Formats: sequence, C-alpha cells, structure tokens
Amino acid sequence: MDIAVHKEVEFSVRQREVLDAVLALMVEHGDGFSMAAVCRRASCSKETLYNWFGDRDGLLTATVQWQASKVRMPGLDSSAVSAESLRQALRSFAISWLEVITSDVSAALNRLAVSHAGSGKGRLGGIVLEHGPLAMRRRLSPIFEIGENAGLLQFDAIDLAIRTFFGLVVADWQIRKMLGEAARPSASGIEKIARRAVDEFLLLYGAGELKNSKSSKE
Amino acid sequence: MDIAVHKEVEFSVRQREVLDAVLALMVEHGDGFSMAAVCRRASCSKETLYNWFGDRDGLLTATVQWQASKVRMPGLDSSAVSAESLRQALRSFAISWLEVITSDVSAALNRLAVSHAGSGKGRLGGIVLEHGPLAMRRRLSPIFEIGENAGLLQFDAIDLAIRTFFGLVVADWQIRKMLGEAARPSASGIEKIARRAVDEFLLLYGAGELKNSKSSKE
DNA sequence: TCAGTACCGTACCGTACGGTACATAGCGTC
DNA sequence: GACGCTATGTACCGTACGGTACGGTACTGA
Repeated sequence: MDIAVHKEVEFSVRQREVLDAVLALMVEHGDGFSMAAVCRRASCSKETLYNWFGDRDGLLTATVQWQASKVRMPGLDSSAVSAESLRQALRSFAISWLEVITSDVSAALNRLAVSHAGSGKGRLGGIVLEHGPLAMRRRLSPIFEIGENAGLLQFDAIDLAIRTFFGLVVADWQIRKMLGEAARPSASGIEKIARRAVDEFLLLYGAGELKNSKSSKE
Repeated sequence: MDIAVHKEVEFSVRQREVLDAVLALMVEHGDGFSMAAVCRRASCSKETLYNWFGDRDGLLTATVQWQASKVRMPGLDSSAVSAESLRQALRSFAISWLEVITSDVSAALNRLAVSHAGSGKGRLGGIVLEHGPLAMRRRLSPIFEIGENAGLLQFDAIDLAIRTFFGLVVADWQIRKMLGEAARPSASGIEKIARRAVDEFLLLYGAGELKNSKSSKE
C-alpha cells in the first residue's frame, strides 16, 4: 500500500505564491479557470508558468502536492498509552480529518481530482486518493495497533476497523460538501460530531475499560 | 426537507435513447465530451439537441434526472414488522445503495455533479444531492420510525442515527470509487459489506431482541 | 561595463467547442 | 400531390483557451 511514490517536491517562495493563487482560483471557479487567469492573479507571466510546470496538468499536479504537503495529522505516543490518551488521539484525529474535508480548499481539490479521474486525464485522482483516504488509513494503522497491543481495542481485521472508523467520522459530510451544500459545521459542531463518532466506534471496537465507557466531558 | 421540486419529467423513447448515449459518454469521458460527440453517438442532429434540451447544461440536467428516475429503493411493510424483517430491510437497503454508488454510471454522474457544484455552473450539484444522500435519508426515515415504534430500534435523534447508518454502509467506498480506484466489490462482497454494516449499526442502535444478536446466515 | 539569467507582459496562433442557420428527407394528413 | 412537422446532416460563426514567441526589465557576478 505504500508503493506509491511520495515524491517530495520543493517549491521556491515565488512558486508557492503562484500555487496558492491557483488554490484560490480553484476554490472560486473549480476547474474553470484559465492559465491567463492564474497569471493575472499571481502577477506572473505565462512563460514562467510553462517553464516551471510544463503544462496545465503539471500546474494542477504541483498545486495538489503543495496543498497535500501542508496537511499534518496528529499521532500517538506509543510509550505511555492509556484509555484516555487513546480516546483523545482518536478524537483529535477525527477532528482534524473533519476540518480538512469540510474546508473549501479540500473540497475544491477533491472536486478537481474527482473530475479528472473521470476524464482519465492524469494522475490527479491517484494523488488525492493517496493523500486522502489512503493516507488516513496509513496514519491510523499504527494508532490502532498500539491500541490493540495495549488491550484497549479489539478487532478481527484492522482494515475493516479502520474503514468503520472512517465511515463513522466522515459519514455523509464529505459528499455533501463536495456536492455544494454550503453549510460547514462550526468548530464546536465538528467536535461534537467527532466525539460521537469516536464513542460509537469504541462501543464497537473498544476493549477493557474503553468499552461502554462514555466519553468524559473533559 | 421535501421542499425541493421533484419535477417529474417525461421523455420520449427517442429522447431516452439520446440520454442513454450521454450517460455512456459520461462514463467514458467524464465531462469532456462535446455536443457533436453526443450527436455522433446518438445519430441525431445538433439542432434537435438544442431544440429538446436548450443548451448543454439542459442536456446534462435531463440526463441526471433520467438516470435518477431509474433508481428505485426497497421499502418496508409497516404492518408486519419483525426483528428479522427489519434487519432484512436494512440489509437490502444497504446492498442497493452500495450497488448504486459503486456503479460506473453513478460515479460518472457524481463526478459531473461535483465538478459543476465547484464551478457554480448550475443546479446539477443540487439535483444529485437531492437524489443521493438526501433521498437516502428520506427513504430511510420511515423505516427507522417503524423500527422505533416496534421497539426494535432506539435512538436519541433519528437524523444522527441515519447519518451513522450512512457512514457505516458507504464508508470510504464512494469517495474511492469517485477518485478512480478501479476495483468494485463483487456482488457477494457487497453483501458481506452490507451485512457487516447492518450488524454494526444494530449493535449501536438495536433494541430488544435485535441488540447484540448476530445476523443469521439466512 | 557587459554577458547571462530569470522573470514579466503581451501579442499571437491553432484549435476545439458551443451554438445557429439552412438545406434535405421521412412521414402522416387532408 | 401539396402541406406541415420533425428530425438529420452539415456548414458556419464567434469565442475562449492552451501553448508559444518575443521584446523589455531587473538582478547577479565577473
């Protein structure tokens, strides 16, 4: 699952400015912006654009990678894991994830990737898949294993448990956001959603003291 | 929630042929097909196309509605509901839903709607949202209420329960499909997924004899 | 001072596409 | 057989966009 190339691309300051301009345009117009519009927005010339990124697809790819490189996810310290720290880790993971997928930038990126995957035009779909659902699985895996080894989680197959976690957290938020339903839950709303999702998840897969223990109000 | 207009549109046989051609093109090329391509595929003239559907957006809208009108979902007879019949209803609902969202046609449609929602171009996003997640909620609602009245289900808020059901069933299948991950679960695979999702759901929201009762192998 | 480099701004080219106009053909009706 | 109706096929127009070319400018380093 980790065979995909994680080419770490470095961009200059100026290039990052350009890519941020592209991100802004994506949020505003989806795929419907021209290279000329990028130049206007970023105050750069077309030639520079083509020198740096090759063609339009290259520019979009770079933009996706640039955005992906910004996203970081919380981890879990394996040395001192307790019922509460595990619950907290899952919860903040869920919060981060919900914040990402309901953000305008992420929605725009996902829209772009999805439509490119449909046109079979490039690797954008693969890249976003790699940095989206698959990255979530990769990052969640060690946390789950730590939990299992500590006797706090119990599952037959880690893949299925992770998928369940994904489903409980994301539910229909992502697809509704992508389909243009404007409202994004507030910060406290997201926290509530995450809390509930984690509680439900632990009802299903918690073990020992985590099972059936309601979340603390902290 | 039911305020949206369900304009039942009738199409002639010939028009349906054209719309099916559009569907096929969508599956193959996403949004990247021309009106001329539609004409070639359907052996009709541009003028006819524009007479019938107004413009490109109208054609796409009609196509989405035509496809949506094809999808039907299983219901539940409220008179004789038992633990087993409710479980079965949920299960076949889950199976139908999974079959729909992992189909190529649905993926193509969702891609289109999603990218149009991003460009703010039309009502496609709203239409698909209406016939997708929101339709699922609408159709699931009465089933849940029947279950609650029969003492088979127990939830604090029906909306949240439905969202949980959605999450457990759909999980990451839809987004991965939309992002171009080719593999679609087999029929028996889908059944397994549905069975597991319903089991998990009933662990969380089942009451009485449904709670903690593992699913029968039927 | 001058060459080299990196970038900006803009004009330009080819093409593809949405949409329109028109000429033509099948077909039912009187 | 003349008519309206509907649909096909094709030729055409305007435009928008991807991509290229080129002149001009600022900076760097010898």
